[in-house]
Amino acid sequence: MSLRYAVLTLLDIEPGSGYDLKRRFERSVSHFWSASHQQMYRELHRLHAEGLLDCSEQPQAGKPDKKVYSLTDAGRAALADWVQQPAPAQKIREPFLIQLFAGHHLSRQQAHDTVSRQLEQHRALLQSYLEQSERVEQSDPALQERYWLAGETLALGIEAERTWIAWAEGILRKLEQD
Amino acid sequence: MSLRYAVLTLLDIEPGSGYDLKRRFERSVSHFWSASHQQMYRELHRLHAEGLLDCSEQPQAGKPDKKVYSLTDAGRAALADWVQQPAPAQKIREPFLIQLFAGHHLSRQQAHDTVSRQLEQHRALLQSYLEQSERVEQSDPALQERYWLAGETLALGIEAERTWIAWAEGILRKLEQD
DNA sequence: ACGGACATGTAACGAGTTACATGATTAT
DNA sequence: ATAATCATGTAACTCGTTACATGTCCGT
Repeated sequence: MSLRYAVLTLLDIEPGSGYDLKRRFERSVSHFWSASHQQMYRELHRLHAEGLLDCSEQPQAGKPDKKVYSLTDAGRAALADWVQQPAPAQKIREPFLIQLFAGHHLSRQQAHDTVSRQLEQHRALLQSYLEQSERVEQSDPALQERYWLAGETLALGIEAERTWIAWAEGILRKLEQD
Repeated sequence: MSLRYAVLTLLDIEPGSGYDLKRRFERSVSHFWSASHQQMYRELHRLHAEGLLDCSEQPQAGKPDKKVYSLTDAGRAALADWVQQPAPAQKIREPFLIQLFAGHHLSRQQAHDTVSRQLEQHRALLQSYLEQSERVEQSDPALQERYWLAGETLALGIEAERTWIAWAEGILRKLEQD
């Protein structure tokens, strides 16, 4: 049920197509949500059918037509209502931690490899969040103030990655000792 | 695909029924995985059908029969193989952060309420992880050493909650100022 | 009498993934 | 030529949630 509100939130900030949306998910909310383009299109169709979105087809020179979606009044009302509801609890699903939990099946070297691989991924994530954060800092201060809570969600993503990285480095040190 | 290995991991440590498993998920891996009892039963049936689990029915005095599952050799082999594979990337889905991202629809007071509600939940989680951690520390040192990597996953859960709580407290301070 | 713990399940649905499909433009 | 980017979609499947169903024992 949350994907639809993520879609409404981004389209509320700025209208766009399914394709745009997919990229914006990757660039601006990847620290707390992800979705495939198939999910986007399915959700856009539904939201449109339910009257929460308007759609205008824009022919483009040399490119396929673009279906630009924007919120209807009903869409804005639905979003404004939802943000006030208690949020459904998030479900944690971290396959890597299952592997570590079953780590007695791994040699010291194998455990080291597994953790290192994850560590690299999290360093890359931190890097991309920091770049996003810089882009935000260089944007219009009026927008920054309007969307300061959105900025705080990114700050949490950054802190979470730092915590993760520090933890993984600790594990590697222990695996390298004795 | 990961639930099945979470199930295999716990049954590898100690055999048990679907009902047992559900509670063990809540008590010992809730910091990185959760599943409903329906998922457990469905997965147990499949794993049994595929020959990765043995099942022995144990009649109990005054209680329903219990189907106790344990790993077959094929099950242990499948688990040992999987733990060495690169872990599938985790998907982050945090509905609460969508709400904050759309936080310009909230009054200062509403934002404060929303964050406070989440903060309480995370404090409760931290509390339960700390209790788990104490139980681990009071257990057999030989087991602690055998499963030290499992212990580290709990340490990460604790650090992650602390990061989260510090962040939320910061937001609340900002909402209370000016 | 009622709720909670114990114990296992079915059915229906919604969410998410994977594979496939189409077709134009731009850059190498 | 070949790959990448732009742009939208269908079909089939698995995973996860919600609701429903059954029945015993124990404590209050």
